[in-house]
Amino acid sequence: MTESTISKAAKNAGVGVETIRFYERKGLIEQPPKPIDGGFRVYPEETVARIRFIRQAQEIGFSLREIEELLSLRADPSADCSEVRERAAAKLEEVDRKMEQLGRIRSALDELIAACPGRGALRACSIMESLVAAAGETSAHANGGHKDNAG
Amino acid sequence: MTESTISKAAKNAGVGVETIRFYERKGLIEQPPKPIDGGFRVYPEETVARIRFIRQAQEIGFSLREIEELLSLRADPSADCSEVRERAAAKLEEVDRKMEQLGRIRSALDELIAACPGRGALRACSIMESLVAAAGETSAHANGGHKDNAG
DNA sequence: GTTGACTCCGTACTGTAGTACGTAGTGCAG
DNA sequence: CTGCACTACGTACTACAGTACGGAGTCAAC
Repeated sequence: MTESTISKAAKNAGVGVETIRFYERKGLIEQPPKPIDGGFRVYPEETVARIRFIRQAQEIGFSLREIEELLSLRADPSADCSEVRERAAAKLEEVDRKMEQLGRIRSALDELIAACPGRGALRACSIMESLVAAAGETSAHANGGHKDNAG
Repeated sequence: MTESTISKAAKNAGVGVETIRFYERKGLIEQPPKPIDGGFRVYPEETVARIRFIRQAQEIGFSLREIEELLSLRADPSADCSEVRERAAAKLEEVDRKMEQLGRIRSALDELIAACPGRGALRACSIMESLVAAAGETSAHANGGHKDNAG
């Protein structure tokens, strides 16, 4: 069985025991019932997966409140779910905005790495300059001035 | 001139005045010097751009400490910058991990929206189910069982 | 030359997301 | 049946990221 005590579940999800309890209190995950015949609560694999999702969603900048919103999205095939669809679409837009910014930072890092000696000699020396360079790299390409900011 | 007082800078960057001061204390942005002839500090457009970057980096899950690391990456074309390159490469990997997770959530949201009545009838009713469906949508495609979880 | 909006600066407070701790209960090994 | 590790649960504490506040200074208008 893929069921475990809280410490095993925590280990499998990559969090601490206290974090699981915290998520239970917040209502992000369901607290398994205490077995009627006594003993310890038993955590299903489903809950572990949910915790992993929570952590990964956090890594990309969603707060627990937003993650709760994500997790509460349910498309009931037998009901009108225009509201669910709307909320999902809104989240989708948010995700796309994040992707764009992530892409910009990615380009800037690429640019920065390329600016190191022994490789293409570009004008960007910092992330902020690289962002500009990456943004305008399709249009502007000739730039003689190299900002020399002593710090 | 694209220089302004702190409240104008705050407005342009989309943050509060107190946030700017907080970033100054943290060393994330430079505090402009007090004019020698008295008066208020003057904030250049550069700083405003930097604050915007900070906010956007935060939105995709970077902490202020990590953002400081990003901002401190400088490729000095006249020096050995293998260390800078290493750090940039590490950040790049982080960014790519974020992108993957963002992509997974994106697919799941797509799936969820498609599961609404009037559109393709899929099996996924929640984000967690959609994640599985999106992950395995290249291989598995025939699934009769529809989990009916009463809530 | 006073009023009002804004700056400057330090300190205090708030919300989020855990993390630690103390006490009592449980389960298994020896 | 006695340790010992682990569970359960409540409360307290912490780090991070602001946000609010109070008092003194400054600028521009009236």
